Amino acid sequence: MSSLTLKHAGHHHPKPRSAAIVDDIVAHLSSMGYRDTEPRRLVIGAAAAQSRPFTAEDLCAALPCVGRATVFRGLRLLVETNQVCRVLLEDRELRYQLSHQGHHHHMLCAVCGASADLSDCDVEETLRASATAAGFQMSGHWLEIYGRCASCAAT
Amino acid sequence: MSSLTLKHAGHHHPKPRSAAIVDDIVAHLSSMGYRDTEPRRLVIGAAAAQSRPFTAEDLCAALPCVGRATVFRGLRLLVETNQVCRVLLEDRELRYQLSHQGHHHHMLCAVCGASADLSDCDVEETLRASATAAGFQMSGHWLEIYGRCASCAAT
DNA sequence: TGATTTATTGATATCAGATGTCAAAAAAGC
DNA sequence: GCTTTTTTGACATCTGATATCAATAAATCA
Repeated sequence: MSSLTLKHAGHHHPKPRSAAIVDDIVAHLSSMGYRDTEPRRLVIGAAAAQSRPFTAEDLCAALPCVGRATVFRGLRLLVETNQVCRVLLEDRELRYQLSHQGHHHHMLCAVCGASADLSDCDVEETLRASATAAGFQMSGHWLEIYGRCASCAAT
Repeated sequence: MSSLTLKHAGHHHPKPRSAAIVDDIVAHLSSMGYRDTEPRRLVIGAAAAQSRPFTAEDLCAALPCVGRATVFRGLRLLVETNQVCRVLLEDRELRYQLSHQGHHHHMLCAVCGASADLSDCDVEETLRASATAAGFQMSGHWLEIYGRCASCAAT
């Protein structure tokens, strides 16, 4: 095994959060039968290291040593297993970000590009009620909110 | 508020609906300095003739006599001038459809593929309130609702 | 009306994001 | 260790969309 592996990074210092995230995700994938490989860990680590919604291209750029197809496959696997979710920007560009948990929506700041989750809202109720009133049986929805985050709105 | 649908429906000569729509849109484009050309009319007509959300490819197929680039340009112009809006399907495929007017959301039927507008809902209020509570200044949003339309739900 | 100006077209090349192919490499299991 | 199966990576390919640019057609104006 390569000495470059991120697995079991030293125990002298606390692990960086991203390493813990990588371990978590790899463990989850392993439980589904997906193997624990170095390139896959690199992809997950790069995704976790992003500070805001990213593109597949961002990951490729961050990982010149990993094959392009591997990056795309890794990202797709993460989306399929719900470890990463898609984010649609206002200009309709598609980005990705780690899913935190459960169903939630994104609030995207037009100024700094940050993404914040909105998980405790009752939009779903309102939506379902409106849809039902129109005779529509709602089973799902996609929502993105655009605007300015607290700190950018303050300036 | 009600009566969305087709502006200026009746005249002495009840033109086919789609022809009236084409005229309306062309007039609107003319007022913005865009020229009235045959290929552009064909693109608009083809878009108006679609019975459900369509792709650029659908228009190309319907208009073999119009250059591919022209179809894409025409469609882009329609989107930019808000005559056509984008619809995001549940599998994240991108489609288009004529905008009726104003801000509205789409309810997309997973069974028949139809798209219905939801224009008189108070989702926006709820959304804004939740965003504000999270310190976020909302300026816009994107929402798609997935499920089954009234007739498909009935079966 | 016809001349002039400018937007538009269409054939083609190109681009970007993403996926398919397949031999070689590596992980899991024995 | 050895075997089996997944995964990788270089590459070709695909798809949706855009850029180029000479030729064309619409609007404007004399």
